[in-house]
Amino acid sequence: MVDVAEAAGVSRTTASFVLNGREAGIPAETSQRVMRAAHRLGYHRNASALALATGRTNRFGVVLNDPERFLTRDTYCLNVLAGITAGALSHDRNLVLHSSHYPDWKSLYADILGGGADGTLLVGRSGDDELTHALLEARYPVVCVSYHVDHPRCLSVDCDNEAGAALAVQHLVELGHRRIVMCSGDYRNSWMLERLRGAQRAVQEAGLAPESLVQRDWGPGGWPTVEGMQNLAQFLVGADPRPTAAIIGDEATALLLVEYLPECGIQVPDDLAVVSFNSTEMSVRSRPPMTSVWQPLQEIAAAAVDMLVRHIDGEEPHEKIRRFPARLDIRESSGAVEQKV
Amino acid sequence: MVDVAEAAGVSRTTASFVLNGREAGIPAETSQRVMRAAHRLGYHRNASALALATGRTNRFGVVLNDPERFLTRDTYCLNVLAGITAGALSHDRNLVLHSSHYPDWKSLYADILGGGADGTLLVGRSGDDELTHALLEARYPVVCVSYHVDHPRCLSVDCDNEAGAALAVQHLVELGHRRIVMCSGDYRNSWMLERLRGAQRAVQEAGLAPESLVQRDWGPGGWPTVEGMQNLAQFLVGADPRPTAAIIGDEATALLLVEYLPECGIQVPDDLAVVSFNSTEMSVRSRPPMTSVWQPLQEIAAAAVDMLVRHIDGEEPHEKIRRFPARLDIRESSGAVEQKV
DNA sequence: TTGTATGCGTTATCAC
DNA sequence: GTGATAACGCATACAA
Repeated sequence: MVDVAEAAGVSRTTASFVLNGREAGIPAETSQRVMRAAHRLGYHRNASALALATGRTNRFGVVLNDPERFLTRDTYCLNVLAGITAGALSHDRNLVLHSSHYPDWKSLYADILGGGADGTLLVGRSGDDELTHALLEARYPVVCVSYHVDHPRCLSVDCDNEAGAALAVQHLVELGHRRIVMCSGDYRNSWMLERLRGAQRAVQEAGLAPESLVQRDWGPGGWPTVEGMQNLAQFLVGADPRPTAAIIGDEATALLLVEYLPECGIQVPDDLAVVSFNSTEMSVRSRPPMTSVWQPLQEIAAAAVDMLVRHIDGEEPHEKIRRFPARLDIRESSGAVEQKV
Repeated sequence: MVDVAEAAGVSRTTASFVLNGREAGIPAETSQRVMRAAHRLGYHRNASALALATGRTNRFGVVLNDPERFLTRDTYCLNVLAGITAGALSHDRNLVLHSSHYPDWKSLYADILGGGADGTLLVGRSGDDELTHALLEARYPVVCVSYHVDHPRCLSVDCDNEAGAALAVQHLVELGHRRIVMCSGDYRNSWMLERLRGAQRAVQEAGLAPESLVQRDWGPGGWPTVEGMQNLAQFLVGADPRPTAAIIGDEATALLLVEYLPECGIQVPDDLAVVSFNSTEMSVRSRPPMTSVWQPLQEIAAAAVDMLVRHIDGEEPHEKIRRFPARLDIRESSGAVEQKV
């Protein structure tokens, strides 16, 4: 910048003012000269120096969860990322994407704190996530996407999981199902618990016995895995009475299940109606197309960016957790039980 | 850091040495004291200050192309991103993801130059991309992924598009096809031209007339669009003689085409064999599953990171363009023409 | 209106 | 071995 100032024959301050658009009280002629010099010299402000001087980087971080899924198939991440990049641009911020492959949360923690961002978006982590708690304790600006943790400073954005699960159950009950298995896993995760609550409420409101809802988890870890999916299939094969419907919280796993079940002699939707969550491209392209609880992922992500930016700016949040409505996309995998009956 | 130094009762320099692991010639006792003080005070080095002092941010940027596709469906981006994040972590670098939604390339250009990264990965842009050329002209460190431009300083990583297209043609010719339509679009794009060359070579080597390869483009813009896809379908309906096979460079568009063609009375693969590129999850889940030219996207992306890091470090590259082999994944969409004949 | 001086947190070059 | 001191590039309060 000093070169620009020299070339334009002014002081650094003047150049700084012009370059920042604070041209109040600066002759248009001078301003022009500075601008031309800057352009001629190919000047671009040094982000690090600016960050050091102002204390703000105009960048925020993003931590995407679940490396394995992120690697290949899940369009959940893509949708969230699309919403985040759009939000970043609208706030004129850059985005630091942290790899999901860190060996442990502490190295990620150190990277975030020293990573040169003003705050970070945490996506889809678990309710007892140590990283989230540590960041919150350090008073580092954070917003949780698609989950929340039990901490007084926790800000988050999510869909209305409870209502979404209730929609799924209502749909299945209307189709005549009286025994629904729900694979939720680890109830330390906020969304899993919320979905369970929603399903239980819907069962109750339908006047059914609580036993109509069969709870299963994914096995060790509480996260959906191929083994967990296969275990579920085996359970279904041997179950007596066998559930006639299943609610699978994870879209990718639901897809695998629907492809795997025929090998076990279970047809979808004839023998088992399946409802998943997220309703992204994966559900549309599933065979058969999958009934799924849709949530506005891009809106959620963009809202999270808004919330984070406000938080960074020191604004008091209107609400600790912002909810977006869910919707049921009915497709073939939930079937028409009436025909069967 | 000055606080840490004070708390430990040493000078800034000593603290800096300890914190950077350059503990040569520093008493273990002093070192311990510094480390403990740092931990107690929750010290984390300021990335901006470090960047300003060293002239390196340890960050590199990524520009993903094609916002619309990125938004929703294409797993190409996911795979590339997975490779990049893995590469970033292995080099202990952070990654700045630039939104794909910039209003124009100049604002992106300014953002990259001022964005506080040491270099940037450009993914899948076109051969006459102004951004690439501008960055190259400014001597800003850049590596192109999945394309390259005609510039003496251009470094890039791509698959062997020519061989890949040749594989596709050979496969189709072996199945008996003698009239193959290839939808490539804008030949300013390196990979499109390479694929055309490969296809032409394979046609020639098979002893067929050049006319056996029918060239079509996607219409205005040269990029695959829904309209372009529908135009292609209409062309196929009216063509006489009608091609019996098609090579579609874009996986997502191939998917749409395969779903759309039956509405036009064309069955895949019976009336038309279809081969696409990339062979990601999309091709696997297509109906029918799609024969596709696979490329090691994650390896390519990781190699691009390597190349960029070396470039940033000032190393002379061994090769200006690094190629990875392609492979043909044969699935149902290319069909078994023998049965038809 | 424009120039001067100082600080941001760290590294690096020196003396001590 | 350790401690001052000068950059790094920019913003800003203050003086002129």
